[in-house]
Amino acid sequence: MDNQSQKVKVLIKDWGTKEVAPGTLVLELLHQASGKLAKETLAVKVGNKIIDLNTPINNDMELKVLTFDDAEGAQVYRHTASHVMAQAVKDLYANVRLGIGPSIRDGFYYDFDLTQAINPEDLPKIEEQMKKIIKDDLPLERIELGRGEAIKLFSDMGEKYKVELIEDLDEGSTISCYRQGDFIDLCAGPHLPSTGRLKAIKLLNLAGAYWRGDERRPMLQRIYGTVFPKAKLLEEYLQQLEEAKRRDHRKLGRELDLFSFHEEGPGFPFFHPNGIIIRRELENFWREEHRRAGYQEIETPIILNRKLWEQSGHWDHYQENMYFTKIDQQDYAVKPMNCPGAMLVFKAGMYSYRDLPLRLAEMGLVHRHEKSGTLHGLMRVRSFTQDDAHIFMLPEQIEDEVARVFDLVDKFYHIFGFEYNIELSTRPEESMGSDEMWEKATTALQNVLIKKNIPYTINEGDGAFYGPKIDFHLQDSLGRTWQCGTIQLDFQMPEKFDLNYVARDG
RNA sequence: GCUCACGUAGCUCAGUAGGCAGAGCGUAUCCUUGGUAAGGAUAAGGCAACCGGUUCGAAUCCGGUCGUGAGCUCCA
Repeated sequence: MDNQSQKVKVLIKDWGTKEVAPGTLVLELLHQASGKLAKETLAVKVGNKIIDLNTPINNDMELKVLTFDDAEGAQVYRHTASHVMAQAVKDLYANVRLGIGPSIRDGFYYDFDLTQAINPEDLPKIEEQMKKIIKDDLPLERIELGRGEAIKLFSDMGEKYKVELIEDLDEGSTISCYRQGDFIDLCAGPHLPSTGRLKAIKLLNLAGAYWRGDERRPMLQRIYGTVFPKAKLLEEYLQQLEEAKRRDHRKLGRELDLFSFHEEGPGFPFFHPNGIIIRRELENFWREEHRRAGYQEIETPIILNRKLWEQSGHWDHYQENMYFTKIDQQDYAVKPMNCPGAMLVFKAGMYSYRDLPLRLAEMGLVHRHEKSGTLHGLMRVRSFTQDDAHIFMLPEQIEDEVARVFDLVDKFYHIFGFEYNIELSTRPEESMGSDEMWEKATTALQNVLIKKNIPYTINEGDGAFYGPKIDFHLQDSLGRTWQCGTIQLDFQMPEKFDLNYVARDG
């Protein structure tokens, strides 16, 4: 009877119930349940929390096992690999300070601050050291500390970035660390029970990365890698990468003689006869779809007077990205956006509320000075023809129109088989207009997404200087994402350009 | 812009104790062959991205400029 009351009952989802003595570790429980289960499980999920396998069980609970096939399981697996890599780097180099080392889609990375530069030839060496650590099968131990203790621990180690991270956490919060061998790292966890669980590792490439992604802060050295529980899976993944390289549009563009780039114009694509054939077909399709969706086509000039750009706000807020020229002693700018031109088109006419919404579409050639390091084939250029449209509408038409634009964008991407995800970009630091306008515009966009039941993430502070936007991020063949289409809501341009229509009440 | 790597014929690349610049594919001409990126022969094509330095001598070492590639919070 006493025996009974000492046991705790654990329901393992999709497996059954197991009773064990209190204090039993999750891993032991799994062993008792099934060897296979113990071997494949990387962590378990209790409610919404994922916990380590070497957490003691003290109460009755329900848990779900996570294996490599679960996204969350793979994350745990790869996060542990990042710790092992950090340990290896610390073993091999002096004066290493750690940044962050999360798991990412298909792998992991870790950022290091060290005086010596890591070269591509060093990666195999680091890999070897990782394999040693894996072979040692070091257990990962979770240690919980108070905030003050944690700050002391990491400042004693000279880990200034970790200290900064801890300082950003709440005053009273408990800080967790993970230790394997003599390596200790600040980490929320969870982790694999021991390093020996890692199998097929591969360090892929290295790159610079600003601390916290902020170009005003120091640049750290980032190593990317991946890991799989089976060599075969790693092989497949590497093959897939090779396969994707063959589909790289830059390679296809050259081989099919579609377009080229030249030193004489970095970021300015040259389209060849074959490329133009494709382009014209796309344009024909574009025209047909836009006509059907109620758009009228316009075309506005590429070079316009400085006054226009001052009026639109580009002069103050977008100048760094613009190109300039002089005509007859006067300043002109090459357009980076089509909006001001479209405003002038609207202004040239006289419209009644009955004419709204007025949908003006344009294939506008724009030029923008993008940072040299961001250029990439046709995906990131300094001049491109934008499939652009400006819709002039009544306040009560906003949500319907935005939804229509959304559907049109989706239609195009869907036809060409693009996967995308949606971000809602909010007010940036460098911007104009009142809080109230921004609030109103952001809410309107958000409402459309909610009504259409579209999953999205918020990209704080990444809106245009004149308004918030819904961004479509497309995936390329290599799984990288690029912001392409955007739907922007702008209450300011019409005001700045003094655009009017005749309302119902005259 | 910043970090690291790279920059050799149209394309893919080889060429390290610094000593006269190479291959495959492609191109041109010719031959062979009735078949869907066929075979053979010959040829053209590079001021080694550019500028400067070290050296008797540099593609090869050093510096600068330009360009290309990977990446620059998928959060401890």
